[in-house]
Amino acid sequence: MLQFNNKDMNLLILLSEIATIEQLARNKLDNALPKDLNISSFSVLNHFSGSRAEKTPLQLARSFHVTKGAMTNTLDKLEKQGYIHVRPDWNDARKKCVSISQSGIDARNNAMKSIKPILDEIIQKTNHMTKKSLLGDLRNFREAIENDKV
Amino acid sequence: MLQFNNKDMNLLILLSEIATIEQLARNKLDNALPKDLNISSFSVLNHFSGSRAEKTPLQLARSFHVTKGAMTNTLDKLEKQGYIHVRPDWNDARKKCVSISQSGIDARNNAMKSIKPILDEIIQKTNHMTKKSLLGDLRNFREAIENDKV
DNA sequence: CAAAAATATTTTATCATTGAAATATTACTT
DNA sequence: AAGTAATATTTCAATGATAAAATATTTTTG
Repeated sequence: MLQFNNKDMNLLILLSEIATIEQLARNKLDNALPKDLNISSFSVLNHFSGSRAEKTPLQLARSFHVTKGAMTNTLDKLEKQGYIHVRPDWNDARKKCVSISQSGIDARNNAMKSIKPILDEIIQKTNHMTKKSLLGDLRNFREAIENDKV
Repeated sequence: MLQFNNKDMNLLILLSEIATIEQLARNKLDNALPKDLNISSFSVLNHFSGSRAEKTPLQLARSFHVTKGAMTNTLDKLEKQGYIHVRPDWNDARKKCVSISQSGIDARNNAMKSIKPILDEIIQKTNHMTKKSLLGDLRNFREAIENDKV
């Protein structure tokens, strides 16, 4: 009768579990972050805390798998807040170069402080799990999904 | 210098991996689904394919971890489409009882057919993974996050 | 070299979600 | 029984994302 096998159903369950976690984590972090930083903005700032190298808006949009329009929006806000520097690419007038400012670094560190209790609570509650293998599995999983046109 | 430890950073990376997968999967499925069904509507229909027992809007909102307003919106659309039945709870006039209709079941099965190629592609590409342990780990992880007030 | 295609960013309309307020009903308290 | 608190749903404004079109620039190509 049912034309769908167990593997399909289990995959849907897995995806819905992932969606649920994403929703819960997003809401928790969003509420804990300073009012002037939503998760999207924080993620961009945090991205630059790993490597301060300049990136174009398109590179950032692809890193975060959001549309170019969404990234324009996020970067506009961050620039108005003074948290990033945006300059033209002198070699290619179509492009811009984005980097983090000192006050962006400060804002990121401050935001990290405000979400630390949430992170630590999750860490404490999942201490028994081998999170290393979970991360590896999820990375493989993501790669299986994101294959096509980047 | 940095007041944040490795565990915090690794958890942020894990959460961002989950957010990325959610975004990719959502977009893929959204594009593959029939135009009259978005993921939220499909998820509700799919929920009833497991158990056709009636649920209240609030129960559904909690199952999917969305706000009551969002569920009102989704159920309104599904009802206008004829995919669900909504009736008052005769014992408690505050409540409603929601169940799936035959055409809802048909719509759900049809939607499943349209996303099956995507599911099968992911399954094929992740065949080597022990998805069973991944699902278990994710469930534990979700429970660690969703603890408080439901 | 001129025309066409590709690339990068912004703009626009639409949509689903959130949080909070509004409304209605039921349960509790004294 | 009356008044208060709790519960269930809906409404509303604001927000952030998407897809597609518009604009501008650079690269390819014939």
